[in-house]
Amino acid sequence: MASSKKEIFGEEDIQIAKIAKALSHPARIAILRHLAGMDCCCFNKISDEIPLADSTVSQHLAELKKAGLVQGSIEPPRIQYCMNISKWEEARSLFDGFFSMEVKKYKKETIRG
Amino acid sequence: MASSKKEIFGEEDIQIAKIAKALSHPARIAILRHLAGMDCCCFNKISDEIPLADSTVSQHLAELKKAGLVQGSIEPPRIQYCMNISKWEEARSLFDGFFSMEVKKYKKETIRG
DNA sequence: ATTGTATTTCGTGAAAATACGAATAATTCT
DNA sequence: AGAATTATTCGTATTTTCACGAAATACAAT
Repeated sequence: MASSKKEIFGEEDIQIAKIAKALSHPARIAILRHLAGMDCCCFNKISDEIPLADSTVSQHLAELKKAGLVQGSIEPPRIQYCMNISKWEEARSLFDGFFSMEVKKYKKETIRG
Repeated sequence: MASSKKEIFGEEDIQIAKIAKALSHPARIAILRHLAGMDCCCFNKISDEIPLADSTVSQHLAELKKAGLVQGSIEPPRIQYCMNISKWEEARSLFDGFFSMEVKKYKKETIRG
């Protein structure tokens, strides 16, 4: 085997993968949709929309925060969550770029699964 | 706790999450980029670009096939891989839609991580 | 001060992802 | 036929994800 591996992954690819991971669970997609429509939203309201235990929803929110897509405010009396808009736009831009890369068409016909 | 959970996740959210999962590893992003630029490409060439063991690359390819983004041809003498263009466009369209949802701006200032 | 409400953290368990090398199958070359 | 090449599958180990309920924390209301 002509083993001439490249050393590491590109920084942009790592970023895309990171965002993709944050989006890789339907509950997290649902949370983002909900937050997007709400300006700001307390945990309670989010949790009611998601068919999972509160503690699990909390974990998913933590994932989204880890990826930077969501922020939690300290506005009393409730903790409020909202989208991190700049990060959201950064993510959109990353995926926009990725999905608009030129894809060469194959000519072969015999394709299997 | 006012437990009025919705039953399930939306079909579209499930699809987005599924694609996102396929994209959630930098090796798989790198593989897709490589395939996009190559029209068609044997395993060998892909594997040389990815800093992981052959068997691991094979696994990542299997993930991409599972998500439908990649196909393997049976063109001798080598097995050739290429992007599934229709699926790729479907994915782009899904993400396009998702990322262009309207996001209400929050007014609160006091935000924590 | 006690109760209630809201949210997170902790502990746990089960399942899936990631990675590797060895073994295997299939094909090509000698 | 036998050897080399190509790619996948298998077996295994480690880590991470996902989910839950119970416990902990923090704050508001009584």
